[in-house]
Amino acid sequence: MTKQKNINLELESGFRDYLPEEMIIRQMMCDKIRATFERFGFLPLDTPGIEKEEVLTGGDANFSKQIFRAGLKGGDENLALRFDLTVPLARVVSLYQDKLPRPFKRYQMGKCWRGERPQAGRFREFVQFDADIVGSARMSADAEIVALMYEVMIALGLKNFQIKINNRKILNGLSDFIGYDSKSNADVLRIIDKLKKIEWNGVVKELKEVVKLDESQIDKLKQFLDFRSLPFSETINKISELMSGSAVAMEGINELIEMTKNISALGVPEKSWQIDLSIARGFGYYTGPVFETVLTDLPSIGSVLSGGRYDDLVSRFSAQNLPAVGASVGVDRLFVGMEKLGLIKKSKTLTKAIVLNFDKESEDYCQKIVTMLRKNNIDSEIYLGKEINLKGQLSYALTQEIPVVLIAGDKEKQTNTVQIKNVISREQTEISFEDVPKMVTEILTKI
RNA sequence: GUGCCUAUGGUGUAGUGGUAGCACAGUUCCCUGUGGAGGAAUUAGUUCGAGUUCAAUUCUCGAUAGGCACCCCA
Repeated sequence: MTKQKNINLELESGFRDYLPEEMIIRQMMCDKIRATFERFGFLPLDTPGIEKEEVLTGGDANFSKQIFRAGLKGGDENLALRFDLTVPLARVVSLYQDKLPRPFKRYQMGKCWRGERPQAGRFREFVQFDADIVGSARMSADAEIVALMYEVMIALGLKNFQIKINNRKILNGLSDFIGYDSKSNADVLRIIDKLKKIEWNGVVKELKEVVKLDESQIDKLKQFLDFRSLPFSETINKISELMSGSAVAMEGINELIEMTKNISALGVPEKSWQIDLSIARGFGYYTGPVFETVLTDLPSIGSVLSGGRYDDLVSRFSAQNLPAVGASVGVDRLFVGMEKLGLIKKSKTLTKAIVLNFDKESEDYCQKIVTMLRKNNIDSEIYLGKEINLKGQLSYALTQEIPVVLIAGDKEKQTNTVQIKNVISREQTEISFEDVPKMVTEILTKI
């Protein structure tokens, strides 16, 4: 038989397969995230992976460089793969204004695609898990998102994390405070946002090179950023004083005060969040509060759960301007982080019990056993491989780490019994056919 | 878009200017009842192209692909 060698089975760069061992954990994570989102009253939504390119870019040619085009040859050439779930949400709320509640709280999980060069922790296809509130300008909505972020982290079993909060309006006030052209704002924010990565010296260098700030301007910025590690009320006092000349900054400060009051009432402990004046977020659409979550034991991987307020996005599609705030879980990054921290216990299987069968005559008896287990909601399988002796079948069960092994051959069939084996304690007992679900459950509760 | 690194069976790797080795996976056979299997046989590989050389998987150059970092990240 000749083998087909002309087809390359390697995946394209930036794409990956998730094998069962990994998928079991990922799915458990997603279940927990979804349950938390629903507990906060968010509703599920799904949208196509492919959208019209002009919907995704909003007509701005700058955005199209990272977009995966998906059009058919000779037609529909304007189609492209979505790069996030927020833009499709903006489309949906604009399109179904009469059908959706206001405010609309929705969650959505889905794959997104970006045509960038992949590198560590960055893929060209990745999963986003978003929760957003559209149609509420109240700071309590922002606080709700932060509380949600906190509860998601808790639900995932994480304790050592910190939610960092800032407000874009404060940063937008920097041009007034420091005295540079507000057109440079995007550059300045982007550079400040890199503070953790390139340190203060790197920030100074880039500010001089890119924005052409002089020493005194940089000193002023340093004055501002030095407040970022102070306790909350002190930070607020200091920057209120410092930025009192900027109306927009003061607005941001007031939002921050109101929002954080709400956060406490929503039960987010003070040790879990802090103001960080260097947080800007890359996304240009943020307009107010911005949030990032870092794992305190692994700050190097960056934010695993982040978001913010984007009050102008929906106006791209609709005459009415709907304020919105939301957050997005970086499932892939979170998974990598938890794995590095040893918080993930991989399991090879979901099967709780396996029925071995090495005897043609008693196969039907084995099938009845597995059927009974399944009817009792116990995830179970019957051995379907080629090994005919018990030793071989047992080693399959052990390799797969299935906790309960049931052995039933001719002897057992005659006497209507089953050998039940607790793989972990290595105990084996003979029980009657009817007791199988009960005894399996009993072993499972012990481990 | 820029720079650096890498390329050996399906997977992971070793090694060499002259015959490419190992592990896992696969296939076939053996093993009737208890611990992460065992025994026997077997399939399968130097990314592509050019150059240097008697001889290149090995050295050089190019292409391609992948990884990493930068840029960027709506």
